[in-house]
Amino acid sequence: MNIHDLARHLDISIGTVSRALNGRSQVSEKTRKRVLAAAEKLGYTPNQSGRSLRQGATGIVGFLIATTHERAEKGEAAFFMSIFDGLQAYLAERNRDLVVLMSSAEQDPMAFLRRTVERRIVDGMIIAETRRHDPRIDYLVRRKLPFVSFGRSLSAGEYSWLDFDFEGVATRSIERLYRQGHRRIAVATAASDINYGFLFVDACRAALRRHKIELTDDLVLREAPNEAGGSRIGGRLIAMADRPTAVVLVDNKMATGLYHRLYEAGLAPGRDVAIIVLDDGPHTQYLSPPLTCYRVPLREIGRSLGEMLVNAIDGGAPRHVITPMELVAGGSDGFRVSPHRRVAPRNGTPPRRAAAAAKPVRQPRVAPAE
Amino acid sequence: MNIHDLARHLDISIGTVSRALNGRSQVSEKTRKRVLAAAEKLGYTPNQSGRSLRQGATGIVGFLIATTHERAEKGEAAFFMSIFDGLQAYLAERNRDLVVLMSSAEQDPMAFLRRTVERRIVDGMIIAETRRHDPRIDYLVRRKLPFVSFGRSLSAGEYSWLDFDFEGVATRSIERLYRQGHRRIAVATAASDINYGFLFVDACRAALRRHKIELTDDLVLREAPNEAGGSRIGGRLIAMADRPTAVVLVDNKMATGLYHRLYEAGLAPGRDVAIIVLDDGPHTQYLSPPLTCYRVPLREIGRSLGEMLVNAIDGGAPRHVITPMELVAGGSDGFRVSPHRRVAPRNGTPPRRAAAAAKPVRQPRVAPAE
DNA sequence: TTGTAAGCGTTATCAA
DNA sequence: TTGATAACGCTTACAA
Repeated sequence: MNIHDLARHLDISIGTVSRALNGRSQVSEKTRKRVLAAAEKLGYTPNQSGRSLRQGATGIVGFLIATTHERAEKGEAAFFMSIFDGLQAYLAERNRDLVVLMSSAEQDPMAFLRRTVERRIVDGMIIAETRRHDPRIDYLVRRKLPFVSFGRSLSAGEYSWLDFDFEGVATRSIERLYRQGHRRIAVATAASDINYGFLFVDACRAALRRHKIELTDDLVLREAPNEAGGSRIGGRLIAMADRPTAVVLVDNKMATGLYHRLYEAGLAPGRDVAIIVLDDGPHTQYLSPPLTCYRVPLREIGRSLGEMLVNAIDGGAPRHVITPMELVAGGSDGFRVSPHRRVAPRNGTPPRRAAAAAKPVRQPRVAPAE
Repeated sequence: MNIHDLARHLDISIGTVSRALNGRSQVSEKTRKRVLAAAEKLGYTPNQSGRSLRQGATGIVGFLIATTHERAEKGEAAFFMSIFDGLQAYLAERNRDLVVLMSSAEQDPMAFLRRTVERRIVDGMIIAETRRHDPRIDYLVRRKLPFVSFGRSLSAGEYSWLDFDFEGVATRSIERLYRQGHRRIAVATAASDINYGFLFVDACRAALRRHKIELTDDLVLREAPNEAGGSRIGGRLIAMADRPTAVVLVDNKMATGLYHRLYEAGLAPGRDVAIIVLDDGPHTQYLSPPLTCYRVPLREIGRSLGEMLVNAIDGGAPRHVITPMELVAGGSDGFRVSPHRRVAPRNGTPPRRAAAAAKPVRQPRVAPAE
């Protein structure tokens, strides 16, 4: 069933059928109705390849992410899901389609990007997991394919990006911890070239400096932004001679591993170590204690990305957007630390005195066995 | 840059260029080398629309999933990520591309499917989250589009599907719990029309019946397969007069909520309630105690889905595959229950005697505050 | 081994 | 308002 079949069936020309179907004005209302009805009845939908070929555009936009074969690293997916939902909803309003392009761990990401761009499968693209210096950005700028980067980059060029409010979140988190008396604060970030890892640390460093606290290198913990990485962070904190009383994490999945590791060592989040996390996840309120974190408006981010990309495709000027984030106060921070004494003992045993000063933890307390 | 430009640049015909690029045999090695080099240098890649139009196929396969706007329901994503990775790797070997098609919560899923199928964007499709009676299957069978369903369905027709080994998992789980002395066992499943919810309960029922235990309706708990649903399951278990000593969950995300709810009530997973879960997730080994669950070979599932789909596209006969699953013994089950007495007291307070009989729980024990 | 040209399904231009 | 036709970029049958 193609446009010729439909035209023959209606005994009119394919030109008229096309015009009727595409809402062109130069067609009588009567004919349009007839065409639409017949198309519906016979199940005709224009072939995308024919359309794209003729129009020089596909009406499809791509969202590029890398799958990974490390099972531990795949948690990002849940995060993207809501973004896709908002993005998809927006694009549907604008009669565009979304395809998610997954570059597998086994193939060269740049080769994958080049292939999809050059074959003209999409009219524009959103890229995520932006790197400090991102060759994808350099390439897309050079090829002049409209795109939006979810995450800033140091790569030069005129392009739109949307990013988290690292400055805001870092400032509020550090202020909050400072008010609670914390003076020795660690920052846990992603051990990769992903840009947010650096932005986050820089923002925390600046916020601490306002209180005359220097974020020394030993307090910057770089691990994979997932459960296993969080566990390792726990191990590193525990092993520190002068253990920080608070830690700010860049990724909510890290919290799961960190909690686990701390409990294993007999330490309680929110009592022995204060924890604040930059983003939230489906499980954050089911941790014990619930996590103090920031709600990320993922659906809205999806919509914004869509708007920005359509703007770019339509030739608009680049835009830069910083998304606001809302604090969700949980029980993982908030205990009072006396700022005037060192909290951790010299030999690495748990800080009993600090613990004594803590407010009660209402969490995983197993009912005594009789 | 199109094939004409490239041909002109090389001063040969477009036919020869095309043949050289597509590895056709009737072209001299010398010309081929020259063409390939020029294409590389000038950055030429064939336009996909032109190709698809001519060949009647796109070389692209789609994976259809529904995004959802309920943030609580989006956990499936992490699960799909590894599947995509395996699938993508396989398809790359076969020179096919994968696009993930997201139907947003706001649009009619069937309309979305019809549109993508009829526009001929993909040569074949994988669908997931299969429903008991699935209109997508009926449609795809009718349209004769090659597809594979990830999950069986009652919908009729000749099609390939791949599914979990519910019988195997249910049997092994029930046997294991029975050996541990459990006699009153609940089953928590998804409260939706997704088919696996039914298959899983049926398989558990059959396994229990072999021990002359009837799975009564009050022991089948249907909730959303996510953290919130798991929490509600916890609430329902706690409220039961004759509380089950064990529960089998269909989804690992439920465990997070269930653990949380049990701890809140002063009950410990693996000591007061035995828990076994059908699948695993990135967090399952970071729960306290680690979850007894089944490892799902997601990457292999992705590859299998790819093989099955390519087979379907090539006109092969439908295949049905059941994936084996490997038990990961954690600490969430395994305490001994004396089978000859009722474990739960009448008034709903925690089963102290059962707890006393339990082996020690090595989990969230908070270090005493001095 | 290479060149020529038809045709895939569509939309847009031009003429009627 | 409609019809005829060219053109989008490509692959392939056929001719040279």
